[in-house]
Amino acid sequence: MSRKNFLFQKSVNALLDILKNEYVVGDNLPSDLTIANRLDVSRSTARKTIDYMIEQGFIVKLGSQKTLYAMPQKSHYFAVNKQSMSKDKQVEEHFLNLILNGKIKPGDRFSELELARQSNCNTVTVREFLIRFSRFGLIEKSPRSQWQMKNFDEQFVDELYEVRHLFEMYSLSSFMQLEETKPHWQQLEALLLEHQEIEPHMEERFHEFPKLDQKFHTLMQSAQPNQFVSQFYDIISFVFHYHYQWDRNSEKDRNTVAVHEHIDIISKMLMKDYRGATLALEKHLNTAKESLKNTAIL
Amino acid sequence: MSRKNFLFQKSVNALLDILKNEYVVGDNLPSDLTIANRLDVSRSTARKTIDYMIEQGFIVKLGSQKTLYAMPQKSHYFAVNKQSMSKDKQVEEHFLNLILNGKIKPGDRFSELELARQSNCNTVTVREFLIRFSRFGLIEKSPRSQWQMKNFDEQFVDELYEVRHLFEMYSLSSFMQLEETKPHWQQLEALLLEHQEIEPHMEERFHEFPKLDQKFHTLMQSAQPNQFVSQFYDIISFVFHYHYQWDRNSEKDRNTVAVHEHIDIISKMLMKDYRGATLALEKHLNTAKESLKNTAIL
DNA sequence: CTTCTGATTTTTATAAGTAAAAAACAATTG
DNA sequence: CAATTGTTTTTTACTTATAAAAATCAGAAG
Repeated sequence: MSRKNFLFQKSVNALLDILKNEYVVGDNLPSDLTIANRLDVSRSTARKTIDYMIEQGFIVKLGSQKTLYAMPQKSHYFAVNKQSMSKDKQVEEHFLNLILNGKIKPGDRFSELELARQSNCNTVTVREFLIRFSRFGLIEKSPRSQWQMKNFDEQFVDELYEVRHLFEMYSLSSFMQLEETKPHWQQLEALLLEHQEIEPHMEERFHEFPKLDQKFHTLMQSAQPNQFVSQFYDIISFVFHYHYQWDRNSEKDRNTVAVHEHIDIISKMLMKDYRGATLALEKHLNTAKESLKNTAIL
Repeated sequence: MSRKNFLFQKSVNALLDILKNEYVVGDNLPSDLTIANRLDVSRSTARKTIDYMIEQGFIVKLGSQKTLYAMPQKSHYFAVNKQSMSKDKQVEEHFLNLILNGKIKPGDRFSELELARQSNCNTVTVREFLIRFSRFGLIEKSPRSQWQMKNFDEQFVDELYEVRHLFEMYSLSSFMQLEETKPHWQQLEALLLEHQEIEPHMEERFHEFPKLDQKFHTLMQSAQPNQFVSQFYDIISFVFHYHYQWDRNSEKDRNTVAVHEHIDIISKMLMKDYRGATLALEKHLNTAKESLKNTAIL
């Protein structure tokens, strides 16, 4: 953003919105700091946007008193296009696209320079993104050599699921210990209904499942929030999302089975059948693991 | 390294070593590729070192045949000093030093630029290091603002220990299921001896404990290796190391207690007393957690 | 003396450029 | 023709430079 002052432009647009919605011509405007906080930028940037407004004639200044002089129109907004993303986001989008579309497959090597060229930015930005992304454990590099997509092998899946198993079981246990009065139980009940609602219509609505899945696991974790567990879930989610791109065909079947399994787990939980819920969860995790393994390019 | 051709220099030194130890004057040398592989560098670099040797007169070339012409002496080696570290390592050393010496405390903000100046390198290198380091969850930054050392609060410790507890208990369970014939049991026995050996002399030998601790946890994990678990242990180790710098006084006491607890756990494990070992481990983890909390700057 | 403003300094995000190293290519030799 | 060499191209690791944004500072105004 720094070379192209997008933050400034966004601020201008945001300020125009605020002026339009909350002030009328003749009103005095609040202090720089107030505006800066409102726009969620530094005072320097807020100041620059105000100066710009003055230049454009929307605001006049008498001493240090800022007054709204004219109402801005649509045409005064800066156009916000795709390029307004930070370079970082641009790289991210490009890279995820590549791997989600199978352009980069497990075992493949790729260079920073090439990515930089493709995503129209410089190597530093690319490299910084890749370093950040490497926390997912899907790519790695050794000094002076290119990055490599790690092999997505059986062992990787096993280890991933080992930890997932531990965490999910722990979440379940924490959840089951919640007092009856906690709102979690109502949320769980509501979630059951949502599942039951789409269950008979999976033929058409199977693509709604991922959202439910997300909800379910978030709810489970909410019983005992833990930043390390959440972090790990980011990895799981990504690996799933990443991996199933190659196997769109079986998606409907997979989701249908999963909905049933979720219903099973949640029902048992609501009946306070800890043992039953554990077994159902165990089964669910195994299904997921096996299906991942079957899809995997091993 | 790139500006100062350290890899080249290291290669020269390595090749000199090889020549001295494995060849005599008059010997023909193997192919570029063979040498490159041996030096663990690309052929280009290997080639450059060979060319340098020719320039220096140690090697002569007839057509494409390389022959050792003179034996190198000590004085021909490149001096390898501290600056031979990659910039990256230099930043790492500097930064860890800062936080381990309490120069940067929880909650503190710090700038990339300052670190760059202090560690005598540029902001890009610093930033890349910080991004990599941020996986430990101890620092964070939001766009356009400085980095911040996260608060090391009770919740952080609790969450850390929650996961640690899960992992350790799982490791224990995996270990206990190992067949009697596995070498792990002998290693465990040996480890018990090591503990018992220093136990009566903790007054002087308390500083030997961290190594034992490391060994113990590595051994436990070896029963069921898992990259995610190992990764998490890196965090734990670092947090410990980091944190206890501020409380050197109680180190002896802490370690003395810990040695006893380890002995307790290992003994129970060797007796195949799973229940007893679990309880002992539970106690050990609690001690550690409490001691961390007491030290913590909350 | 707190809040605000205007001016100044620092820092971040990004670009452009480059020596060193790696990789790819093409010619050659055994 | 497989392995090796000499040559060329590409990439990485790093430096320097700078517009944009943030942070700081010193007065001014309430």
